[in-house]
Amino acid sequence: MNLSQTEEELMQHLWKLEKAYMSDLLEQYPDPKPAPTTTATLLKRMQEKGFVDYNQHGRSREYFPLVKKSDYFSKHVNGLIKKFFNNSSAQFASFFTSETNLSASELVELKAIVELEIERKK
Amino acid sequence: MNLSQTEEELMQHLWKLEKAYMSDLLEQYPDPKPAPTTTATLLKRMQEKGFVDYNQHGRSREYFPLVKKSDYFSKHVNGLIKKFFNNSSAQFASFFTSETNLSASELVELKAIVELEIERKK
DNA sequence: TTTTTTATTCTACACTTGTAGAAACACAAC
DNA sequence: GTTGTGTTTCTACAAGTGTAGAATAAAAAA
Repeated sequence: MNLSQTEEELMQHLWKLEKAYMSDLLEQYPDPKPAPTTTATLLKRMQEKGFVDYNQHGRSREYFPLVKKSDYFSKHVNGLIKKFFNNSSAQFASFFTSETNLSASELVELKAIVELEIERKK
Repeated sequence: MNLSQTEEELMQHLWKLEKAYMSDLLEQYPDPKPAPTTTATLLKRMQEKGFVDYNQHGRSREYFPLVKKSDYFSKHVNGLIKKFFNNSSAQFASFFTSETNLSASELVELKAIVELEIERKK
């Protein structure tokens, strides 16, 4: 099961806070904030989907993510690569590098990272 | 408006064929193929969403994409980068390079691409 | 202790998505 | 010309999504 758009947005807040009460989460939203009941509904659904859980602290709940942001993200990127590049990461990387407008310094930085990776692979 | 999962799958076929009649599209699916009415419904919705259009050729329609695959793809990646990397392509690139399991040769290839880009930027 | 605030659950409802049967049409084949 | 065959539209319906009011409970403030 996947997160929907709005659920994902809420998840981003939770990842950022690491753990949070309802009120903390609501604060994260820019005005106009959603109704608390809306957020409560989302949290409940996300819990059913296995993306969050909570600890009962006194009267209310401290929510926390059950999936790591990086894992969630990786799955997405891999999905994209599979769908659009026939599962070839290299093709993707190539496309990404030439299409995205990375600045000169960012490119240099990226080059360094790639070189480092090459070393590590040896 | 965005494409849903199944709509996107159909769109992939259309991108591949460039233009196609219903029957061509149906052929693309592995068995069990969806009912023709299902595909027809999807095409209609996709047309309403502005992703495809068609030319009436005789009794039936030759469908074609209104958005380029690369544009569609870019929008997705940019969305991901915005959501997960605070809009920093460089951060994304770095994450991508170290997390994805590119082979040694792919990395070398990527390095070449990056170098080429650096040159072009000069 | 009475009132107010806050979190949670229930219920609800419109909209989207996945899926396809029924019906209507227009050709194609006989 | 009657009978298929493929295409499209209509209708439908279950599941998922976005959104939130009503009701409840429980804690905090007065």
